[in-house]
Amino acid sequence: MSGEEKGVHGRRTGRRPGDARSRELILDAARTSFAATGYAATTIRGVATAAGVDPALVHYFFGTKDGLFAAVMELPLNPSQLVEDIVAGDVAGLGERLARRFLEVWDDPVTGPPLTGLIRGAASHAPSADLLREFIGREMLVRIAASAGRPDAVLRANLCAAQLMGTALLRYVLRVEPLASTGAGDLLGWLGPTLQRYLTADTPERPVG
Amino acid sequence: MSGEEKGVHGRRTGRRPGDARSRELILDAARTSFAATGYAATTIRGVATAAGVDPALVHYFFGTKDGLFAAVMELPLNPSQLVEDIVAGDVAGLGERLARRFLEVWDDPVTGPPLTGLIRGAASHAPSADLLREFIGREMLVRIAASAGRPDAVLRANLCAAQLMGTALLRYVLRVEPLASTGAGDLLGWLGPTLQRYLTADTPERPVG
DNA sequence: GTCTATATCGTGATAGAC
DNA sequence: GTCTATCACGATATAGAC
Repeated sequence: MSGEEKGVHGRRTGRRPGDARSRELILDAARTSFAATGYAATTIRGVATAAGVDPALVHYFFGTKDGLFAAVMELPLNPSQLVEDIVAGDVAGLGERLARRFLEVWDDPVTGPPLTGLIRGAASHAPSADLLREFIGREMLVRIAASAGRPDAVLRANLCAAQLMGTALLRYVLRVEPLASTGAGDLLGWLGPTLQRYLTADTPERPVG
Repeated sequence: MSGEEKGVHGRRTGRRPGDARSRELILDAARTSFAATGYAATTIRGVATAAGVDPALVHYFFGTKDGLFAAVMELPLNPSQLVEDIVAGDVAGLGERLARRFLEVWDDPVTGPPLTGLIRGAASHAPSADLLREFIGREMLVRIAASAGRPDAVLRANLCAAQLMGTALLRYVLRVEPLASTGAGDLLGWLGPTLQRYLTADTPERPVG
């Protein structure tokens, strides 16, 4: 306000001036909007209004709409750590640990919404689809499936992903009842064995037909 | 061209004038576009161009973009008939019959694409979401689950739907490999037992945690 | 039944004052 | 760091000629 403050303590001392609270307000609003309505239906003007700031500010901070999306999708979770936790332990409990971690992350109010936005966006926004594919593939499930040491590990990982993404779609995006309201503990009993079977069972016979 | 022809054979004779081939061309193009890029990214101009007609014609036939979408989603399949086919037969084969019909319908080049469009649209287009919820719920899976005669039939149906919608998302929308290229026969061996367990197994114990 | 022309709107993005 | 003003674009939709 009253001129430059730098230099009082010598160079590079004191906190940098930028990033007032507005940046976080914008990110929060964007997170909510992307999660609630997807990429296409989210407008910069709408985000700005929800955040109580001017639309131009959004561009100032994030450049483009894609930049804003990318910033929101900087997921506050560490896939490698997750994989380590799931893989650690006996193979017999692999499916249940996977299901448990999955539900924890999606039920969490901070890590869940960006993921919901990711699924919504994957339908019509190519970068989202790529991100989700990557998330499904390389980073997570393939490594888990590989740790079980069975053949067809990638297909097994895909099947797990299908069960989990489908659960996410119905439970968190479409909010289909009763699945959306069923407790994570009850769901575990259903999902755990399914994942366990995909990960460790013998490759099934091909049914007639 | 040369004035009115009615009255030659008395009233109400001869075929009605409307519905030239353009209508079908538009529907085909719209089906493709909705399936490929989703609702938001599909433009009336794009559909008109792909169909080789004028954009105004689209409005003439279908009124609004939503009207066009609704027309495309008049699914060329009969849910009641499907349910009957699946339910008929021994309960032990219920899961496999469900998986087989599902893959048949989605792999079919005429019934598959509209369904792909439906999933894409459900992410950000409320009417699509409603339609999909209805399709998942009332019309199909709940009736199938009920036929197995176990408690929690609706939750069981939701779990089946999660597995199937997730499979559709990865296989037909995101085209994740190797799931997208795996033959229906091989998939049956994996999906059938999962659905069978959801439909007929005892309600599982709730795992600790 | 088909197309041309256009009205109206909302979007993402930028330039520049303060 | 924030806001005003505006641009260029593409969308849906409509009126009306042929």
